[in-house]
Amino acid sequence: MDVNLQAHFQAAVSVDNVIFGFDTNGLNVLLIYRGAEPYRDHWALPGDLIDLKTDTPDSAAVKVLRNLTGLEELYIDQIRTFGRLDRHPYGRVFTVAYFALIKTQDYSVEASSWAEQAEWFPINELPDLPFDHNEIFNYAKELLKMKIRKQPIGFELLPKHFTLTELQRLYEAILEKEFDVRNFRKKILSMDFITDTGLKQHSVMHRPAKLYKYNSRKYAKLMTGGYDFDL
Amino acid sequence: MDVNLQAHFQAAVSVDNVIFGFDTNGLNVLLIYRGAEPYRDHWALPGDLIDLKTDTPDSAAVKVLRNLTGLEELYIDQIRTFGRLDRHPYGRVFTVAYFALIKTQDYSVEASSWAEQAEWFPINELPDLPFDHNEIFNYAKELLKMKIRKQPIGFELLPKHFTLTELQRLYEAILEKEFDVRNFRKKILSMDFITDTGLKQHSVMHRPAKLYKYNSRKYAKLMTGGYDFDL
DNA sequence: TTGAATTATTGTAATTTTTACAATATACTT
DNA sequence: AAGTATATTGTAAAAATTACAATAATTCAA
Repeated sequence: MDVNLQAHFQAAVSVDNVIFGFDTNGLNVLLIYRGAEPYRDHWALPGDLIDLKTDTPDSAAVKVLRNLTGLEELYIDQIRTFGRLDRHPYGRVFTVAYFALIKTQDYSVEASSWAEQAEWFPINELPDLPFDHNEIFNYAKELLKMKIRKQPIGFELLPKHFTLTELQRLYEAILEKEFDVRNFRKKILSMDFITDTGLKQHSVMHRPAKLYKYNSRKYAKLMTGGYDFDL
Repeated sequence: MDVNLQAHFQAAVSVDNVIFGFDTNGLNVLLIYRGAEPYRDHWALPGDLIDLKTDTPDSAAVKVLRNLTGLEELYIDQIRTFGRLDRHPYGRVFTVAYFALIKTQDYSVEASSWAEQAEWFPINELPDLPFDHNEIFNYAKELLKMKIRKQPIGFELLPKHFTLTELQRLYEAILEKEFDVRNFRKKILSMDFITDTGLKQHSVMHRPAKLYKYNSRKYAKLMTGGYDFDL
């Protein structure tokens, strides 16, 4: 390898995940408390340098996520790459940002080797983040807004069985606007990929709501016919 | 820097541009004939390694584009990053793909130092491309379809003054479907950010068409009101 | 058992948007 | 003046969206 080429092979590449979760308090993001330099003892997006011998950006992002949640079946998608010259104190590090959605109820988040703590933060109460993580987070939030209107990804944030009210609250939290109850239900049900499970809530001190589930097969079938999801 | 870190700082990062142009033959992509290894004497997407001392992915992509076209005011946007282990024969090279739209009529494309030739290829007649450029191109094509329906980017591909028929042909070429003449015009004009220049075609052997222009100010004003462009 | 509290569920009329469809207009050419 | 070629325009039917409020089902407390 000539000297000219060598000057190029001196970059590192990392992944950073913006992991969204939803509960009765609204939309949250998972942050870790960094146990290692740089920015030790700061809350940051969970991320790691890519192992150049073994990993692609995608596989590295999945690993980070698996370390934190223990689960593999997650919705994850690339956001974009950030590469400001001075974004990392140790040298030239490009970072490929990812965006993940998890069902908060289904499993608990655990700290890992490089994360002393892991904690959910409401999206409007984030601490100031190191590197360019504020920028990455803001970009991810906009992307989530865009995506949720065009793809049925909301279900990734809800438990398997959910009420229509929960679904509406989710859409309202993400899109930061309110929907009319009747029109929202009409539209969602007319799309025909949510099915009634026949079950109901119980032990609630009001009329119990029906429980629905998302039917990805029906959605896939619709999509092959050029259907255009749009809320 | 400890040895553990050193293992990470051995990657290179490149940019690759998918540059779309439109003319009477339809939609085209700009390819270069590589004058240097690897893949010397192959047609490929124009791209280059990022200079780690001076460039971000965005600035590197603009440079590549400027070298080829001589122009700066171009529509350019990041697509995503590709990082297969074996995508580059010289080592671990991640590439950040970009997507650009240019007005073919406005200037001519010139070969540059690292590109012996530069040429437009109709999107359905591309040669087989090296690296993972086939994958990148296909991804870009899908993205263009998505974007054109949601943002008024079509105008970036047309001359300043254009006819409604030209605009319709552009949408039809990208979306690979046909529109009804009356409904297309009704919809486009109702959006109210295309204005009649008062000019007409001339020297055509049929009824001359009115020339319109895109009004980005009106579009911007609409957008602040939460307007939803959708064709 | 009854009523109070709380949230879930449902329909309809008015408006707007989308769709399907074909006749006439304007310039140039011969 | 007639022929050629593309540009331009309207309307009725259907579908989708919007605005709006009364009734239903469960738990809890009296």
